[in-house]
This record gives sequence, C-alpha cells and structure tokens, in this order.
Amino acid sequence: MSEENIKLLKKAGLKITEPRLTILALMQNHKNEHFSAEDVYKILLEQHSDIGLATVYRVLNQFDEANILIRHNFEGNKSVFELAPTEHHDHIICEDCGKVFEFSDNLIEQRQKEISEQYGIKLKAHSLYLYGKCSDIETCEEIVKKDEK
Amino acid sequence: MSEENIKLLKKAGLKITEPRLTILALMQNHKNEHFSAEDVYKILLEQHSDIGLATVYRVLNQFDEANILIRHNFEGNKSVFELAPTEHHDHIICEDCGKVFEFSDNLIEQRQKEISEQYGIKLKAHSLYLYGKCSDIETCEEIVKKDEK
DNA sequence: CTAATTGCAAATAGTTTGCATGAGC
DNA sequence: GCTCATGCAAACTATTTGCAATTAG
Repeated sequence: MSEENIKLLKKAGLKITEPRLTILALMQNHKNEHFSAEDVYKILLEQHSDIGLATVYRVLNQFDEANILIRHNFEGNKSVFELAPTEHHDHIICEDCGKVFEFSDNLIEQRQKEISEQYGIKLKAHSLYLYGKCSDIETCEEIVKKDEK
Repeated sequence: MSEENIKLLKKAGLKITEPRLTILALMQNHKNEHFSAEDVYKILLEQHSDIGLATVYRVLNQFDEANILIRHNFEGNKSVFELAPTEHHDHIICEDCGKVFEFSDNLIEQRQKEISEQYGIKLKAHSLYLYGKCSDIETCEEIVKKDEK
C-alpha cells in the first residue's frame, strides 16, 4: 500500500516526505468524504502529528495539481478535497446541512453525449452539481449537530 | 424600466434606495456576465458613485437571497454573480475556441429530480457544464478569429 | 551537497460586522 | 419618528508567502 503511494508521489514529481505520505493515506482512508484543509489539519492534530496548517494547504494543492485529489467549491468560501475517484460521479449537496451524496446516472450521461453531438461538440468532460434541501428535517439537523461537536 | 425595478425591490421586501437601484441596473446592463463584488465596486468607482464596498456585498447578498441574482463559485475563493436568467439553461463549452452554447433538456431535468428524491433531497437548483471540442475544426477556428478581432 | 520541503508567523484576499450617521416610509 | 440602510474601519475566515531550519535524493 505504502509502496503504491510512493510510486504515486514519484510519478507526480514530488519528494517522498512524511507529511505527504500521511495526508495521502488520510485521504485514502476517507474515500468518499470531502475535507477542507482545516478538516485535514484537525484530524492530524488528533493523531498528534506535527504537520503545520501551511503544509496541509501546500500538499493539498500539489495533490490537486497532480490529479491525486479533486478540489470542489461547493460552499462559497472554502475548498474541499476528495480522493480522485477512479469512476466518475456527480454530486448532490444539501444547502442547509452541507451533506453531500455522490451519484452516477447512465441516462444523464448518455443524454449529455447526444446533446453535445447536436451542437457539434465532442464531449470531453462535464461537471454536474445538484443543490437542494433535505426533505427529512431530522436527518438534516442531525448532520449539523455532528459537525458542531 | 425603473418602475419595474422598484416593484422588484418591493416584492423582495427591500427599501428603495439609490445603491440598490444602481447595482440592479448595473447587473441588468451586463446580462450574461459574471461579476465579483470587487468587479461591481470597481465599475461603480468608475461611474463616480460613492457606494461603499460593504454595501455592494450586502446588496449582492440580498439580491441573491431574493433570487434576483445567481451566485456562482466557479473559481475557488470568490463568488461571482449574474442576473438571474428568466429561463433556466445549461452550458456547453468548447475547450479550444471558447464557444458557449446554451441548452435546456427536459429529460435531464426530469432525471435530476428523480435522483434527488432518491436521496431524500428536494432539488432547488443545479449547475451543469459540458466541456468538449468542436468536431468541425473550421467552425472552431472561425470563432477564434471572431473572438480575436 | 543542493534543492526541495517544512513550520511558524506574518501577509493577503475575500467577505462580514459593529457602530454612528443618514435616509425611506 | 422609528426602523432600515449606508459608509467606514475593524474583525474575521480561508489561504498564501517569506524565511530560516531541516531533510530527501
């Protein structure tokens, strides 16, 4: 596992350092979660790591550049990162509690291709975000509570 | 025209003030453009307006709340706003020539609603961008030329 | 050994807020 | 007249950067 990660970093032209390996492993252990730099920093603190916040930012940016992570800008003012998925997926975000679901829908994917062709464009990529509000207010609030503790 | 805008503000429960009317008109005069708060402030400065930056932020936020404007978070760290389009549409962008087509597809819209429901979220909005390359190279280049002149 | 990396603190960018003054209704 | 709105400066949040010390290759 760690061998794999060392290869990954080398391929990205990055030196093998403890902060980079630690943060990479952290993101891999939270595959479908979205973490801000601050989130990552807090987890590191809990693990009694002495990696500084500035390094977290630097490493996350490098990983984004290297396509190891994907950066999202869901909520206005801060970026969140997730491990780059091997399979493409889109996102549904609750505007109230910030909960994020991931989904992938063949029907939509297919239709996108058709539409692109109609406009004479060969589709290369897309970004789709659905924004809404949890219908179940209890679930919605539960998650807010989780965030606060 | 200004009558219309006064109605718009009243409907949003906002008092009719000069900063709000000015900023509203400004956004209407730049229908498909995306402005950050700073952009708006700079334009106001050029017009020798004495509206403060804090007011620009407050007004843009109020207009966003009132659905007069739409807020986007394309680029990581700042929000940009555009006049809310009367009809929803999505975008196809050619990565080579920058040409943008607007489209709206009922099948995709419908499917998005279904997916959201599956995840227990009431869909409020979405953003969909298709990125690709013009299949017809001539068209693609023509437009580049057009843009450059 | 040399250049890249790190931690810390200071700097910056974008945005929000407290407060006294001024304007809408 | 009473409340809401504004301008200014100060506060805040997310992020970046300068620099000296440290480490990977």
